[in-house]
Amino acid sequence: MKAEALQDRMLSALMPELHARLPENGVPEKWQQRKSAMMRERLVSGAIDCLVESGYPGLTTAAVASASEVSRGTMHHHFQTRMELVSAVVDQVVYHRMRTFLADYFDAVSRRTDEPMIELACDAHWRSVQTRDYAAWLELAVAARTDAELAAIFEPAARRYDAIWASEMIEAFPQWREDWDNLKLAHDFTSAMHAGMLLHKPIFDDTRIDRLRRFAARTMQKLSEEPSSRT
Amino acid sequence: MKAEALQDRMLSALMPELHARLPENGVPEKWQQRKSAMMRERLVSGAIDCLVESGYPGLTTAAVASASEVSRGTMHHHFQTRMELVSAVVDQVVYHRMRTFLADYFDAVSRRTDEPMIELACDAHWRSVQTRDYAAWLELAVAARTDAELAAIFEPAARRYDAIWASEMIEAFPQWREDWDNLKLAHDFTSAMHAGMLLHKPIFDDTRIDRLRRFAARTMQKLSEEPSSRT
DNA sequence: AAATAAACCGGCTCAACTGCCGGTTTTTAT
DNA sequence: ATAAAAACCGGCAGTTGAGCCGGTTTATTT
Repeated sequence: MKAEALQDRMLSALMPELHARLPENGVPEKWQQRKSAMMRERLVSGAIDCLVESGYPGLTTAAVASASEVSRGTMHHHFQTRMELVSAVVDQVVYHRMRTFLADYFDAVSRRTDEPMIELACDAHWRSVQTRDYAAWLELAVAARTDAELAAIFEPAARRYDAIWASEMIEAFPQWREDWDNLKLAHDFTSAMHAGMLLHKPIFDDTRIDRLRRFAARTMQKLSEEPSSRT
Repeated sequence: MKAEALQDRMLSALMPELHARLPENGVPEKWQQRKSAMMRERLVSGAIDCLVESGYPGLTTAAVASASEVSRGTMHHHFQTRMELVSAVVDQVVYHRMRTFLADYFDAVSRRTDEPMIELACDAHWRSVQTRDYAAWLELAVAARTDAELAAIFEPAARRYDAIWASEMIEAFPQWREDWDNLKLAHDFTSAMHAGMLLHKPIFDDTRIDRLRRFAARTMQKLSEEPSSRT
């Protein structure tokens, strides 16, 4: 399967409505609709800025309006309540996280075919974890632990993200085809490991982080060579 | 070295003032001083409850007073500003996290000498990550990412916690004595891995978490057998 | 071109939070 | 016993956030 087709399939399975009305695909019907969509996007982007800059408690209506350079009235017109905005932010963050990771990974694969694919995947994942989108994801994930209303929005989206990986990643990593369980384990391992590393980054210095990263990648390399040990 | 002495040394190095005035050690001078200390402890405990229950943004003066069943005036008498309380919470969380982990680990070691020590340590660490104190630690760590004032309090404490481990853990794991670098790597690995697993716990089901936990423990077991490979 | 609808704007109310204060009660010192 | 100090209490002002509203401007329909 072509990489582009796979990306498209995964993204549209993840967020059908969001994926459908993308600038490249969505037909630009009337101007008011385009204008409205642009403004919503602008507000969501401003909201993600607030999230990354000031955390979930800093995602206030006033701050978002200011960051987006939009009046509070306009903002209220597009998102009646703060939670509506948060919901749009969750969708955007989840969607964009997968989109950028896939693009980055397939780009790396297409350019460097000498390195083992597992190494490329680990590197790409570690890069993806250091993006603005993942910072926003982390804020949402932690806030959702103690905010039931947010959890009701975030967790289904996060589970969908996870489910898409579980069902589709065999396409992206064909060499693991005989080792289905280990591939899933590797994915879970890398997700957890890199998330934990990001959390410890302000405490650990770069040398330690780098050593950990290499150790994690090496561990995954070994796992891929192992003959499907039932664990 | 005896386990009790090691624990005492690590805890007093971590938080000298807090460790000194513990109920078992601190001389109960005058009643007002004891009363004051008890009230402070009660308020800090209530604050940690708020933190675990409602996250860092839920750690408000009103909520803490209510959770501690104390009037707001009394609270203000002991902690003039919210940040003073937060500072006490950070100290308590950092101190208590190490205290409970050490107690749990040495208790496990003293009772079951048949299992490999590395297994016991991994299990104890995974348990420690699921405590109320670690939940509070996680909230603080994430909030500190976007709150400079909190970071100025939390990060030095977290670094001190980390430094104590780096300098003292060889006493707790004598069998790694020849493998200093790998022991440090193992500690960093387990910290990051379990933190990431906790973050993913609301998304991953118990089976996956358990598989990851076993894989991580097995990886550490192998690392301890490996002849100090420079990484 | 008139009417309808949708995008935009800033001011308003209500609630919550922080920090402060005057005053009361309990403990300690002399 | 009496004065000083420390623990306790609830109410106040100032600030900030969420949500709502009337009104203006811009696009669309007929």
